[in-house]
Amino acid sequence: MSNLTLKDIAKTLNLSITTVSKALKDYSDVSAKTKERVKAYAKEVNFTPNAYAAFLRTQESKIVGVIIPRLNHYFFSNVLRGIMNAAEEHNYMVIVLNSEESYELERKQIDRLLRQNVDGILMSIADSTHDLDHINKIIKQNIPLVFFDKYSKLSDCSSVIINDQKAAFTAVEHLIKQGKKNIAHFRGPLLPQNSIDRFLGYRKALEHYELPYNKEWVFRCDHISSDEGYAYAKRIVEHHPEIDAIFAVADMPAIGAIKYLTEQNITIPEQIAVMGFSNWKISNLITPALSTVNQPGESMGHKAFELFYNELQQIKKGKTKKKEIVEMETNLIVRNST
Amino acid sequence: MSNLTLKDIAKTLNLSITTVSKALKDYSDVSAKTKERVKAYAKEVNFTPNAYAAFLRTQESKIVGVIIPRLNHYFFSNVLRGIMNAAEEHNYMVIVLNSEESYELERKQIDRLLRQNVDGILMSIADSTHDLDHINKIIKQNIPLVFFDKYSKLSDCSSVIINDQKAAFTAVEHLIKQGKKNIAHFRGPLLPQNSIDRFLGYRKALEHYELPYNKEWVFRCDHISSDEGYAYAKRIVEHHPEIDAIFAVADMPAIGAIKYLTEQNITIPEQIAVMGFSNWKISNLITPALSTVNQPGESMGHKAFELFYNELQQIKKGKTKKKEIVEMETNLIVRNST
DNA sequence: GTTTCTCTCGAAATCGTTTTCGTGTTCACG
DNA sequence: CGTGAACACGAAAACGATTTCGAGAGAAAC
Repeated sequence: MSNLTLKDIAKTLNLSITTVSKALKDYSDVSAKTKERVKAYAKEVNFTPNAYAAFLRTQESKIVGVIIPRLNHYFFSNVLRGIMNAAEEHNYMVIVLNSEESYELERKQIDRLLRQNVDGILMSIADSTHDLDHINKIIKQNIPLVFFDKYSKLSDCSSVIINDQKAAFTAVEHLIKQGKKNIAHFRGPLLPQNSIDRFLGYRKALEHYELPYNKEWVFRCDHISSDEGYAYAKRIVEHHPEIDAIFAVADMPAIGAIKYLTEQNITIPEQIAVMGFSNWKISNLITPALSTVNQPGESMGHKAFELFYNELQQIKKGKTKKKEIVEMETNLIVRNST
Repeated sequence: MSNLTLKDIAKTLNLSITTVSKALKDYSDVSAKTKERVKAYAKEVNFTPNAYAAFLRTQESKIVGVIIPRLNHYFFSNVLRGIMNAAEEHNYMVIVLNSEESYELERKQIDRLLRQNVDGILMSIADSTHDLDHINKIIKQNIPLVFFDKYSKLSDCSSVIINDQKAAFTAVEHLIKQGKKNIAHFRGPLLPQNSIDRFLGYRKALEHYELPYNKEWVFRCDHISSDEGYAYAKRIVEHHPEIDAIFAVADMPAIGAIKYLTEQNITIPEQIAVMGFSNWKISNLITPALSTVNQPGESMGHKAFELFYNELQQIKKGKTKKKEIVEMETNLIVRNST
């Protein structure tokens, strides 16, 4: 039936609740014999302590909250998998919430997690987040907060990130080495750090190789969607015949561009080369396969959980938490689109 | 700082804990004036009751567990979104677990959810699940269980499903109406009901239109992956030149097939038409765009939560739960691959 | 024989909320 | 003036685990 309690076990074994509890937790003031007896019986009836009652005393929920901007993005679901695997290793549960890239929703989700007394929060900041009151609320309550992928330079938190600027530089460099001269950029929204950094990497590469930078060759993808990529590719073909390569902030816009170019029988990469970012599964399935930058989503998630866990241990020991920023390695994946 | 408690509020308002609690819950034996006073103050200090303490009395965790076979599948992440939206409407939290299509993991995840005292479980059965002891364990504990997408005919639970057989029939029928005569099928694994039903729909369509059925034209995709589709397309081209259409159990194998066929310069759909199933986002981004069957993931998730919630209300009233099977509408999406 | 340890074990308080069952006050009515 | 209901509020017992503090029994030391 329903779960047994310490009281039930104590009654059948003719012991006190205290002794049973202590036996299961290997307290030193319980005899070896009693420990054996209790543990054997507990295993027999498959006893598991009530998590809620335990929380009331220990104030540890053994739950972490995760806030993800978009659930159905391949990269984020990989991160999530990494988090879940790490959580399982430490006997933690994961509550997942979706901000849909919305600032209001993000605030709301954080409130819900705090209400649930999670032991920590792992999150990737929404594109539209423009102030940090809700973030600071977490920090003030002294519960560990770890950013992954999209972080804020303004708050003092551990983060698992990639070097977007460097990765973008390498990607554009690769286009240049293929002989491309006039490289357009599909940039992301204005606020997110990674969108800014990828744009900066693009500019630095142009600068470094003394290629022209043209404001009109930069197109903003606010929703990082394939539709935007499709529309901008059309605009490029119709109004900017000089452009011979596109570096996109993410795979989706790049794929949209490829779709349009293919429909127009424009050869890729000969006439226009296309480079994405993130290495979605889909990018290897289209024709031509998309060159892109690989981000190790699963290990980022795993690492993010580890950072949280370590920080929690520090806090329990009364030490001040020290922030830690982990930069994961990315690698260029060259396929047929460049 | 940390969250306030009823006790804190009672002290500052010179009331008892009881009265504060009752005022917040609109009990009739608290005067209107007091209610106002309590509610105003509670809002001012942003009081939220401790979920764990509440659970201890009410035995309601306000959490549902969701077990999904694969997190990074587009369809499932849509379902998840639907579940989360519905959960939010009823002030519920969602714990998401991943079975990775593994029977052992599925058992483990269920144990963890039961230990966490979730109010209900929503799940899609893993492909490799071959017995139902763990499922029956949930039912015995009398906590609501709802299946979505992949369900078991053997257990007496509410489910949100589609009519796979009918949908598959319609898809194959469409191929036939395009003039295709020798239609191959990429079927899914042996156990899952939906894989069986789609296969049966395929056979029924052939039968109905008096077309040949050939065992050798059925290829089993155990991992429902693009790689399998790629390999089978190759085998078809090399050994079965008579085949002029493929109906795949899911979009992924179909996309793999398209990739191979495109590489071989085989025209789609003229030489070989390809039909998928599920309507992944990606299916509209490849060239040629994939014809497929659309499953309304988000509303399936929403509905699944509603079924759980209704069942819970029934149980609270002491009524026996009645199972309910909801069949969602699918629709054929015709694109350029057929 | 008395004192002092060491070993085991339990009683009881605690976490914060919910809910049952009283208790005291006020007012209306006979 | 006494009785009853109607109204507002509180005391206290749960829920189940954790943990502090002691208490009893036996052994060792003087």
